[in-house]
Parts: sequence; structure tokens; C-alpha cells
Amino acid sequence: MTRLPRSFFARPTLEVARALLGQRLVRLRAANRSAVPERLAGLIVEAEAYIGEDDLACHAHAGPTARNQVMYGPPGHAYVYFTYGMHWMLNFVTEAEGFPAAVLVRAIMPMSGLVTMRRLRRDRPDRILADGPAKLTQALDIDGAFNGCDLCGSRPSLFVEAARPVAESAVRYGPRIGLNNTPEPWKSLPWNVKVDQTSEFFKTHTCVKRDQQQGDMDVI
DNA sequence: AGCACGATTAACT
DNA sequence: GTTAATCGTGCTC
Repeated sequence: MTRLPRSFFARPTLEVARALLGQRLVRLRAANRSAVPERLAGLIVEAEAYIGEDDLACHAHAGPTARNQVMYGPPGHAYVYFTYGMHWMLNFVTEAEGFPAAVLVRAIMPMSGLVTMRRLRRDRPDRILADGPAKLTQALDIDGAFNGCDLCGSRPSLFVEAARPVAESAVRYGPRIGLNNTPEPWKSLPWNVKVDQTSEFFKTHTCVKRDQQQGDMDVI
């Protein structure tokens, strides 16, 4: 299980967003100080690019602030922010230090730690366990405490592993989600990437009756 | 100091 | 299809 190095994130943001599809997001979660951390993980199936101060949908559009400072820092760190008064969003900082850009992780396909993830999601059906940006932070127990954490450091509790490459034919490009008040052209730029749900990738990795699955679907 | 709104979700009709 | 929930942030006064 090779962890993605900082050089993976130190690239053009659109390239990183596309390359993240099919990779495994891993959260090592210790229930208490002495417990062995449990592995919660899923394959990234949707992501979105936010690129620089010129991008009016990007939180950096008005320059550096207390909230967005992590985006100005080195790549390979988590930018986690709070929105709508109740939701946490997970992003990965990209490009060179000093240039504010990040990839929002919008959906994962749960693979490991299903039992815990279900509990964290209050037993909602598996198909809607982590299929949204705020749902996956709930399922993985990620909040503002992770803002600024290094995904590429020595013993990270949050990181990405190389996993299942996604064929270009299975990738869909479209406008970013939820930019209702963002002016054009930013509102419509096709900076959202996702794995087509009818693709072979989904058929291969989505288990038959996930609702009955007790253990993990890992390995792969 | 006040205010409008948000990179959303769940529960409605 | 619509809307309430809920509060930090950044912008305006």
C-alpha cells in the first residue's frame, strides 16, 4: 500500500483531481488514546478543483485570510473548512507553496471500516454513506482538527494510497457543484471529475448487497 | 456591529 | 420539485 508522496500533489490542480480518482482515502481512527487505530477507507470517486485567487469560486479569491491560509501553504496538506453552519469539507492542497489551490474530495466508495462508518452515519443505507463531501467527513470522523494536517508526513492519521486506476472512458467532467452565486465563467468550468456510476469500475468494486455486508470489502 | 450567504444534507410535498 | 437547519466568514456600514 504505497502512500501518495508530496510530489503527487505538487502538480496542476486539475491533473491532481483527475489522478485522485480510484485512489484510496485512508483515515486511521483511534477510539481512545491506547487503542490500536482502526482503518476507515474508501476509493475516491468524485473530486473538484479550486485554483488560485482568479477562481471566483475558490476561497482564496479575495486573498489570504485566517480561514484559507492552509491553501497558501505547501501541497500535500489537508484544508478542512466548515460550511452551512454544520458541515465539514475535506480538501487536499495542491501546486507550489504560495499558490492557493486545492482539490475538494466530494465522494468515496467505502471499502474498509464499514461497521464504524455506518455508526458514524447513523445507520443510513450504504449507498448514501459517503456519496457527498459532508457525508464522507461524517463517515470518516473528520473535522476542523484536521485542518492543516500533513498527508505526507511520517505517521499521518489521514492520507491517500495508490489503489485502482480509473480508465479515461469511465471519467466524467462537468461543472463544479453548488456554485449558485458564482459568476461565469467560473460557475460552468468543467472542474468536477467523477467516475461514471454505470462504468465497469463501479460494477467491479460495488458489492452485490452492500447493506448486508458486515465486514470489509478491502484487499484489492 | 450587523448581515447575507455558503464548495450541503435530509426531510419534506 | 422545495425548504429548514445552523453558524463561521467576510463584506459593508
